[in-house]
Amino acid sequence: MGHKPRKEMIAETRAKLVAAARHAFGTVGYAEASMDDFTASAGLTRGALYHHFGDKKGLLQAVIAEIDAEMLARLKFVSVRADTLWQGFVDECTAYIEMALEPEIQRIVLRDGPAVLGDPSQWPSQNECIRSMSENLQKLKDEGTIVAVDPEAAARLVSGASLHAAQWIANSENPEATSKKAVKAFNVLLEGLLRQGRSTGRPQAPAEVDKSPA
Amino acid sequence: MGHKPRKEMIAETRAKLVAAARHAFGTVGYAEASMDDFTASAGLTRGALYHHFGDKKGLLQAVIAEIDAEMLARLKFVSVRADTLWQGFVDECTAYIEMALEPEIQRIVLRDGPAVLGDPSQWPSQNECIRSMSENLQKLKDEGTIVAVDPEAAARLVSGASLHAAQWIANSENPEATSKKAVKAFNVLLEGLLRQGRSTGRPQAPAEVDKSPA
DNA sequence: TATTTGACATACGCGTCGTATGTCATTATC
DNA sequence: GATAATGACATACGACGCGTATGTCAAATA
Repeated sequence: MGHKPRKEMIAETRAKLVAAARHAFGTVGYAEASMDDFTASAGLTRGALYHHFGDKKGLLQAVIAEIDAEMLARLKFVSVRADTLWQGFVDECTAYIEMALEPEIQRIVLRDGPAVLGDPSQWPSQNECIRSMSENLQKLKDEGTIVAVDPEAAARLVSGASLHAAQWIANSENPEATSKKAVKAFNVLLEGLLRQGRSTGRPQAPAEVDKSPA
Repeated sequence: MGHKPRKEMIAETRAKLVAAARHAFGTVGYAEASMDDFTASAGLTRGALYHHFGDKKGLLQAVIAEIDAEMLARLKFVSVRADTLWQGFVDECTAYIEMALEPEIQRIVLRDGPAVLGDPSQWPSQNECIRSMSENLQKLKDEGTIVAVDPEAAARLVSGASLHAAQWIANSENPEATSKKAVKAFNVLLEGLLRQGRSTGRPQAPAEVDKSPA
């Protein structure tokens, strides 16, 4: 009978651990998640965890890396499919906000992650998202669409505003209305980047965004 | 001999606990701070802590409330002393960034706080800062200086951008240069709020900010 | 087949948290 | 002014969770 090859078994074990931890971290939070509990829920023990990831923080890193990879893929997807560079950038920002609305991302990436692993701007994966956004801004600058400004600085400010907006929306008692207000204000700020003063059609509603990882 | 009155002794005990916890949280972080250790450093035991604050989270709340009160006072100080409303708003944003550069604020308020107590936009004290900023934006709107936009939404976006900019600056290998880039990009975004298109003097460097709590 | 590697499980010690209980000074009651 | 009641703490106890050290057994290697 076909016992799976070695490498696959190992990868499967790692994946099971990451999945179990991701679920635990996303629901009860990092601090409250018992390693004995969620390793058992994966049919394993802490021994496997320490063997593969070193310690609890190592597992959190792996979980965040996985989530970040999904986020990056989703961001690239929306920015590429837009008609213009500027629209792609705006859509990317909106996708950023939408993702930050998801409880799992809020809890693991936005709250527990920074507390346990330190400032997110130092994470390799988070930098991937920022770099993607920076590249788009660089192109927009070359194109002459936006004013002369450091792309990375603008990307970080914009992502910061997006993330806070998302947390505000997610925790408001009326997310619908709050979201409308936030998006409108967001567009106003983004117009500060545009070169030709303000455009006539203010609202400029961004496109819808899908929730699938790939 | 004058044994201090009862109320004062109690207030003193609470203050000592908050001070000791603030120091521990600010240096080693909330999770790593041993209650036995830092209560002992205040000449007390955990018994006093549980009596006054219920649990470790309660003490963190008290610490954050204290820091937040100081932040609010500093923000009001800079916004009031400016010549114009707009300049006061810009100064306030800059003060926000400067405060977020301080390691104690970064660790306790920006990282551990959200992880332990949940989303900061729900904290009463944090809302005080936002509300202060919102009021200024409301006045600017009435004045006709800025475009028609929800003041609270704009305040939250701007504070979010400020906080992320601060973390980026604080963790960069060259804070000086990074700060310059961030402030410049920040002003560009803020000009999106201004009504009369962009002003001639782009840089518009904000005033210095003091570091004293009161 | 003998040996080594490595993927995991088990066992142990230590620190930390929360609670339950105890003690003593202050305040209220008569 | 003696006694009871409150409250501000300290002490003692139990439980849990983490990290490490050690053990086991299958698979790769020779």
